[in-house]
Amino acid sequence: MAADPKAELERILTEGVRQIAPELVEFHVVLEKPRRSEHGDYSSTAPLQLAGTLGKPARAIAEELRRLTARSIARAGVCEPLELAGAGFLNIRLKSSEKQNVIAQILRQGAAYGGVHADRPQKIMVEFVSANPTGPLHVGHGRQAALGDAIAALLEAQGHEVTREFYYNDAGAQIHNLALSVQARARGLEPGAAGWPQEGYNGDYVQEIAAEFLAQRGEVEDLEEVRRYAVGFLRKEQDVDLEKFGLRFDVYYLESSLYADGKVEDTVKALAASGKTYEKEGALWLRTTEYGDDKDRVVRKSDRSYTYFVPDVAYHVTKWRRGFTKVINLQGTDHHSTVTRVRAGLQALGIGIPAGYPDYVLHSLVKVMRGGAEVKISKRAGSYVTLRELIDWVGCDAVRFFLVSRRADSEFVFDVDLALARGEENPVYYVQYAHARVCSVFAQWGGEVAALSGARLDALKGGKELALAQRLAEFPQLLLGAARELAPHAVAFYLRELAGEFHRYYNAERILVEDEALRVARLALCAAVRQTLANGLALLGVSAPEKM
RNA sequence: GCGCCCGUAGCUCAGCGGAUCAGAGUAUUGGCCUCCGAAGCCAAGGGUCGUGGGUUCGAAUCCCGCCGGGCGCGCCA
Repeated sequence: MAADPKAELERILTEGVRQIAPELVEFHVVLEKPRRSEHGDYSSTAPLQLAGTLGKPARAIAEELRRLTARSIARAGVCEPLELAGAGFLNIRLKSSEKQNVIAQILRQGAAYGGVHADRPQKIMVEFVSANPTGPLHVGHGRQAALGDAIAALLEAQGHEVTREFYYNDAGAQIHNLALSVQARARGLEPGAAGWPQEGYNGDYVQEIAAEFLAQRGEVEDLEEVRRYAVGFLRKEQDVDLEKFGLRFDVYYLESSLYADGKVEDTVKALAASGKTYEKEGALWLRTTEYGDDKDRVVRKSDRSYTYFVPDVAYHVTKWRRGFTKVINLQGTDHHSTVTRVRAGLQALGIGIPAGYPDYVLHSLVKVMRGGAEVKISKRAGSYVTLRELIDWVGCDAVRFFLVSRRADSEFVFDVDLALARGEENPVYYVQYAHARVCSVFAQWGGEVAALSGARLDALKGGKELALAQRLAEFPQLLLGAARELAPHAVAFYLRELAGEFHRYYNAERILVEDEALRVARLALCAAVRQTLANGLALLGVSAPEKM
């Protein structure tokens, strides 16, 4: 059996095209998966694509291609003879044995099924969440957490070495405002009162921090002490949330360390030395417009302090110097203007960093609906749904699956009432239920599941079970695409489809039948379904329960 | 005004390196448990894929204009 029948068939067909038209060296046949099963497991539109350039009818090309490849196809032994259809489609039906083999392969590979060993593993960093320690994590952070963790997992499954990193902006003006806010609260002021800081944080959590601070006998007039306490408090809070979300970072990187280590200073010097800067109105500017930016950017303000852009560049230099050849940053679309800027800064340094470095995944902000009205998300206003609340309401699995089940750049509406009132409608239950159902069948059966990996499978001949096996076979390709596109939502959609395919099969056929050969074969199929579901859910950070 | 992103079924959204691409879930309606979990399954209705052009044998998919929405456009982060 071929390791990958699809790739084998594509190779054979491409070779066939080469015989028809030797001049088309760039042409590669790519098989597609037809929507309708009558059209086979794979199909090729190569004849239609070639009809124009070759000046021949598509059907004639298809006929010729079929004739030329017939022998190779037969020798490969993975599919039935090619079928001609429609205007010039070539439809391919895999042999049952080929589909059955997938099951054995899955059971052999277990948790590793779907992934690959990269020929050239890359050292990749995914930076995400990176919330300022100025307040609790909200649903927007949740979306980023779910997306980032899943993307990291997808890349790991492709054999790469992935580091999950969290960057704390703990050195800027926001932190200062937080300290002032806590101090004001500690002095008994309310938001909006005379003496309340102009850019202060109004959330209730500020009051909590102030109360704790006073209880610890903190010195209210020592702003630096207040600052340290508040930041420590909120970082601890965020850690609790992240743990509750089942998320672990490998590295927590502090912006303040960039100042302490002199890296910010070094970056400014390097930028100045690059010849890409100039003085204007008392400030130092970088010609980012030379790298596609709308306007040049200030590096050093007229008050001699630096804009946030500088530590940002310094930070990304460390990513490069730490050996990350590929870096993926997750950010809200509200920060998309930083993309060009950061890249421009890195290019201006001229230290060999590639032009597209780093990659970005931008996600839209999450809109939270509750009671038919939108809940505004705003740290400043202090009125927003926190990640912790959401997890408490609908559970970690549902939050994870839900937040990752849509394209990052599509606006996301999280209907809290729906999630609250009718949790079982959540798609995650549908997928988890399929997994639990298989477990239940095994419990009923009472046999040794591990022994199924050597089971004979030729009894699996039904259309539904072969379709199910074929669906399982798609998993590795699906993961490849999802990793390439940095699009974990594809995994969520796949899992729903797989679960649906299984539920339909389960409803139509009995697993634990009298006939032993058929029973064991079907159990093996179920085991493969369970394994694939579990592997996919694991990538999304969602549990695969045995009972629900 | 400029830049980026997005307009697909009542609602929430997939599909967007063109063809076998008009889809899923949900909601509505009607069926299925003496049978391995009904948190499931089956069936029906519902969209000229925002709009007008262009490229192509063929466009939801690629290009341009327009309309509508989101986000940016600071010596804030």
